[in-house]
Amino acid sequence: MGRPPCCDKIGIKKGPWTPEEDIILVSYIQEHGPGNWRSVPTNTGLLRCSKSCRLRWTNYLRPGIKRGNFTPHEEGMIIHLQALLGNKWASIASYLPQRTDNDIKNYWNTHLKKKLNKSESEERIISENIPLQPSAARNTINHRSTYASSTENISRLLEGWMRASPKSSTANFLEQKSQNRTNDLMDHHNDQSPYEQGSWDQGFHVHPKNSEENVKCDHDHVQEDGDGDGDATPPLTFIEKWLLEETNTGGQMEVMSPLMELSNML
DNA sequence: AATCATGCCAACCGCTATACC
DNA sequence: AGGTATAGCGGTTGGCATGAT
Repeated sequence: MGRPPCCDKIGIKKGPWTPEEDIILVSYIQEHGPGNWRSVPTNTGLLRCSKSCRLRWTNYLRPGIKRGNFTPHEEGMIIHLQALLGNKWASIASYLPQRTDNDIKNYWNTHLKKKLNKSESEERIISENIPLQPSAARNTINHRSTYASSTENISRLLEGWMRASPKSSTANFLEQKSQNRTNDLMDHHNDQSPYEQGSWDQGFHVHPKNSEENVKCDHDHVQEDGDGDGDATPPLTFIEKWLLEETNTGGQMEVMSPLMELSNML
């Protein structure tokens, strides 16, 4: 029968959000909390559909989001997790709580995929007699592009704006609300992932909740990339090998012990 | 200086899963 | 139990910025 559109197309504004719209949305969410998106356009007067409001919040306005400037550490995690999970951006994002799935997806599509392609072609060359130069391979990973970081987390900007505003009571209210929401969100996220707040660095253990389905799903996925017919060849890509090599050099020790653990599970 | 090509990212679209009545 | 609405996810696109010619 087909799902009807999330909202009437007539009178619905599309395209980039304005700061004014952001402020309205943030203020509303700080007061009422995220959720019940259907009521957001009605209650705020925003000429946006509920879906657009939700996306704007989750991908841009939500507190605690880090934008741009992916670290080599994060790149390594994304690369490896993508190899393991496939294009499960939401799942990957759950391991990088400060990043949104959209951000990770964009970064993958615009940067990492190219690097991987380049690396794989290098691997092909390498496999044809050229000895591996780890430093050269590493450069393809660590020389991150100048991913524009100009778009700071607008909620922080808004907080700053509110703080600077003469309406101090409102600013304080919103600020406090924001903090509460941040804490709520973090608490909520802790329910979903143990890798919150730097816990990745403290060790990697497959999340009990996700491990089974993820590993199962991942296994299926990896098999697509690998031979998938029970051959003993491990489905390690060049990047994974590189990451594993890093373990021996101590460069990515904290990351790689869990990564090896995951790899072994496959 | 103007034009074209490319890269990047925010936002949208369409689908599936889940919740609710 | 079945239908409908909503939330969530991944793929795709539009438009701006920047670089190359």
